[in-house]
Amino acid sequence: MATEMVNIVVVTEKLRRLKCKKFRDLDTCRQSMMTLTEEATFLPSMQDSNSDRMSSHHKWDINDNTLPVVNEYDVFKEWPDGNCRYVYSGDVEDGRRHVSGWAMRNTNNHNALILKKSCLGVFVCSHDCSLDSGDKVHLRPAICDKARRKQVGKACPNSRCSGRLELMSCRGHCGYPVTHFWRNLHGAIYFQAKGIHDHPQPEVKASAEARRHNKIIRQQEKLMMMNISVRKRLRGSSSTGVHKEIHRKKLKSFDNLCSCSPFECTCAHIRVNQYQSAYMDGQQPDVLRRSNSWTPQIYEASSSPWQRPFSLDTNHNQSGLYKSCDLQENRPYIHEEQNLLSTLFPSMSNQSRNYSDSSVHNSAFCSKSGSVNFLHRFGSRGIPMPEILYPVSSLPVDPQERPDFRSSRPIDRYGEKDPFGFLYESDTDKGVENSPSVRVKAEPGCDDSSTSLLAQKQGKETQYLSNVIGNSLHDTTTNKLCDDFVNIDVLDHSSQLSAYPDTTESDVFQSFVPRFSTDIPNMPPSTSGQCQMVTSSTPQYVELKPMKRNNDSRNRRPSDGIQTPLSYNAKQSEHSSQKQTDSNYQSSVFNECLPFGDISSHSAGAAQRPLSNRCDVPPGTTRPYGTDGHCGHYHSDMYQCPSANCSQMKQQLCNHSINITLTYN
DNA sequence: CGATGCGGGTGCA
DNA sequence: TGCACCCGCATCG
Repeated sequence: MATEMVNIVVVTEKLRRLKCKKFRDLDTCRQSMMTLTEEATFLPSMQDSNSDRMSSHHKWDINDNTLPVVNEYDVFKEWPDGNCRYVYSGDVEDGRRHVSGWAMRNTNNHNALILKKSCLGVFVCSHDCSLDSGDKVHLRPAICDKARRKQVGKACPNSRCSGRLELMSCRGHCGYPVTHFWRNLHGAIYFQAKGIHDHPQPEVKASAEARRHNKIIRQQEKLMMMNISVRKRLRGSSSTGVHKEIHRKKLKSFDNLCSCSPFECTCAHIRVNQYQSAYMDGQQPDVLRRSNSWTPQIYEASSSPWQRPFSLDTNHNQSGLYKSCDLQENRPYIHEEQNLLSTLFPSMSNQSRNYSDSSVHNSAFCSKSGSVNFLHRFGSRGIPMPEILYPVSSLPVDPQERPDFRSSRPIDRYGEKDPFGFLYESDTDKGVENSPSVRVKAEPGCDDSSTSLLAQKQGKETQYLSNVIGNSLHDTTTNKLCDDFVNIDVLDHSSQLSAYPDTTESDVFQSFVPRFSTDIPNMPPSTSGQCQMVTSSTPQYVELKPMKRNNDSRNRRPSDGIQTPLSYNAKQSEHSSQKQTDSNYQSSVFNECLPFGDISSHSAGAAQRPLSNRCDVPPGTTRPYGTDGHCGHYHSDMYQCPSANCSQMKQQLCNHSINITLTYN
C-alpha cells in the first residue's frame, strides 16, 4: 500500500514536471530564448495587478556580472511576490538578514556571491478548516528539514478540527518553488524573485517563533518541576523502608497525600493556600476534590498551545478545570498547573497565576472513575518527559494477556482509543519520533514497590505509578546511554518482573539490547550482523553506547529498505497477523529479562530461538571488544561474564539509574 | 532546537 | 552546463 502511494506520488510528480516542462517550453517560445533562470518578469501573462509584481523597474538580472548602481533604494518588501527585483540599502536590517515573509530555505546554487532561497510553501489543514477568527490555517513551515518533517501530520491547530497539517508546497515557478536571490554589491542589497507563489501566505515568522518559544518555555518548566520532584523523592527514598512506611502511614492522616520526605513536607501549608485561593474564587479546590489530587509527576503531553483546547485558567476555577473534561469525554484534561506550581514552588503560589496561557501546560488526564493511572514516557535525553500517559494498573501480569503496546504506535492511531478507552494523541509534536511503544523503565531494584504495585495491577485501587529516571542515569561514561535506553520499550519487562521479583532492574537494563536482534527475523544481514554483536554472548552486562555507526538505524532513511528495530516494531503494528509473532516476542523478551538463569526452562519462545543464534561465543566466554569482525561496537565497552562479578555489576548499573515509585492509597 | 549560510554531491534535462 | 535537491556541517540565538 505504501509502495503504491509512493508510486502514485512519483508518477504525479513526473506528470507535473512534464507539464511544467511544456509550460516552460511555451514560455521559452514566447519569450524568444528566455529561459527559466531568466524568468518571465516581462511576460504579460506572468504579471497581474499586484503592484509588487509590476514594480520591477530594474532591468538587471541577479546573475549579471555587473549590476547597476542605484541612487534610490526600494522600500523593503516583506512579501515579495511575482517576478520582481529590488535594491535595498545596505542599512536595511531585514535586507541584510535576507528576511522574507515567505518561508524560504537556503538553496545551494554553487555561487557564493549570490544567495539563493526557495520557497517551502505553507502548512494547511487537511480539512481546510477555519479558525475562530475566520482565518484559514496557514502555518509557517520550519526551515530546518528535520523540524519541518516533524510538522507534517501534526494536529490542526484548530481544536475543533480533527484535520492534520499538510504541507502545500510552492510550485509557483514553473512547477518549482519560487526562488529568491540575494546579492550584496556596491553596498547595496540586490534582490530578485522568480515565480509567483501559488499558495497562501504563511504566518509571519514572529508568530512561529513565538510559538516555538512558548513551547521551549513549557518544556523547561516541566523539566524544572521534574527535577525538583525527583530530588524530593531521592531524599525520601534514602530513608529506610520502615521509615517510609511510617511516613506513609502518617501521611494517611492527611486527606491528601504528598511525596515529600519527612521533615520537609510543606504540602499542608500549600494545601491551605490552594484551598484558600480556590475558595476565594468560590470554587472547591480540585486538590481536595479528588482523592489523589496531588501527583507531582502527572503531566499530560502538552503540544503546542494551538493544540490545547483549553489553556490554563488564571483563576483556576472549576469551570476552567472541567471544561475540557466535557469535551474530551474519554480522556478529559484536568489542568494541574497551578496545583503543581504552588505545591512545588510555594513562593510561586501567587506568581503562578501570572503564567501565560501557553507558558505552563502540565496536565493530567484521569479516568472516569477519577483515578489517575499513567506511565511516563521518557524523553530522548533521559529525562522523564510527560508525554503520552498510559494506564498501567490494568495491565495483566501475564505477558501473553498484555495488550501489545509496542504495536500501538500512537502516531498511527490518532483518534483511536486504546484498550483502556483513552484516546491516542499525537506525539510528533512533542519531539518524540519513532515511538512505537510506551517507554517505561522499571527499576524494581531501587524500589520494590514498583513490582508489588504492578503485581496488583488488576486492582482498581487508586494507585499511581511514577517511574522516574533521575539525573543519576546521566553518567559521564554512559552519557549517551540515556538516549538509547529510553527509546526502548521496557514496559513488558516491568510487568514480567512483577511475576518474578527476583529479577533485578539491571537485568531489565541489559535485556533489551539483545531483544532487538532476536526479534527481527527479517533483518538484512548487514543489520542483523550488528545486532549479533550486541547479543554476542549470553546475558551479560554491557555498557550501552549510542549506535552511531554506519548501521545506525536512526540515520537510515526508510528508502534504504532496511528494517530497523523500531521500524520493525512499527511495521508489526500494521498487521494483526503478527500477534503470534508478538507472543513469541514477548516470550523472548521475557526470557531475556531473566539474568543468568535457565532461559530455556521458562518459555518455549526461547527454545525456538536458540542462544547460538544470538551468541557467537560460548556462554561465559569473553572476548575483546571490537574483535568479532562482523560488526561495529556500540554496546559493549565492557564485557562481563555471568560470574561472581555479576552482583557488583548489577549494583553499578543500578547506581546508574534511579527510579522511585509512589503508591497512594 | 531551529534558523541560517555554506558547500559537496547527485540526478536530470 | 544549469538547475533542483539532498545532505552534512558550522554558527548563532
